[in-house]
Amino acid sequence: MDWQDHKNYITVKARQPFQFSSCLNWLKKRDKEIIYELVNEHVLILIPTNEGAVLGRIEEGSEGVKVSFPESIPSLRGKNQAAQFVNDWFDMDTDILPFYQLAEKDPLLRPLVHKHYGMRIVGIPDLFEALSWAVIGQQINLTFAYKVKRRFIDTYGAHITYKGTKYWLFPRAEKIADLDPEALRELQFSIRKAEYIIDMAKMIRDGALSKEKLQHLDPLSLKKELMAIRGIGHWSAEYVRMKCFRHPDAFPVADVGLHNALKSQLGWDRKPEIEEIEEMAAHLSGWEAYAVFYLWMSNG
DNA sequence: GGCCAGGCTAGCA
DNA sequence: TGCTAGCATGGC
Repeated sequence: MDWQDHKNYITVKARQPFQFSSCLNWLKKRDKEIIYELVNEHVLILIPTNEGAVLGRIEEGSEGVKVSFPESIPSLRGKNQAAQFVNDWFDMDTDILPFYQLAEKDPLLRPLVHKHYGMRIVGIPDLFEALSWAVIGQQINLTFAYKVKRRFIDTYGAHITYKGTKYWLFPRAEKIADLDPEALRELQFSIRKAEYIIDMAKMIRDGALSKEKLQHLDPLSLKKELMAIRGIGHWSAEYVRMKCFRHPDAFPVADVGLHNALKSQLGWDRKPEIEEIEEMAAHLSGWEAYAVFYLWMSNG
């Protein structure tokens, strides 16, 4: 990570090619999201640090992004954590040139990487949030999923108010661990999903599960560990590998959004089969996550 | 009203 | 290992 302090703001440099505006276009599509707020060409988000949450305002910067702190300026240590958060959120360290070289030879991806040049996989740095969001999103439409997520955050997340707008942190595992599943049912979680999420919260609170512990595992071991968690199947494990652990080879091949994107991009009147998708992706080995992300971006 | 939604578990062969 | 019924809860 490459960042610099400028007193009341910091800059974080990305490995090129990187285009903040392309990442912003991704965020703009998630208009039901409540973790961040988009204003013109910048994004406001509450960033967790060891010294408490700090409001960050992220915008285009030279070879990366500029992060300012409208509400209160953190210490140097806090700034470092904010820089890390942003660096992680936009996957700024990854060298995506190899992916672009492969995509150039792919008739489906070529126009997408040109149109969204410099876009990175916008991630979910927090493990509990990534796991919870995967579970919430399982087998329900995204509109409803965002509704449930909003209720969850409204009810159990912390927030600050700045200029009349509330900025939220995703609920902490410690706060969810002791809940009764019925409490989440009231927010329209299914009873099963409520159990899964509370169980995961318990594992995290008790230290049995943490990002730090899993971070150094190879892809296969990581997937195995994730799938050992009740409620996490193939799709969720790959999703979390992609959005939280930043493995570029993560491949949620069963994803409905991917199927819809392929159907539309191929001009087919049916969705592709899993085997067909795997064949199509064979030449993208190692970069499946980026291919999926750019295809998601093509969904209206 | 019926099909679909960014699937998973448990049970069975 | 591989298949599938049953689940759970709205959106459109």
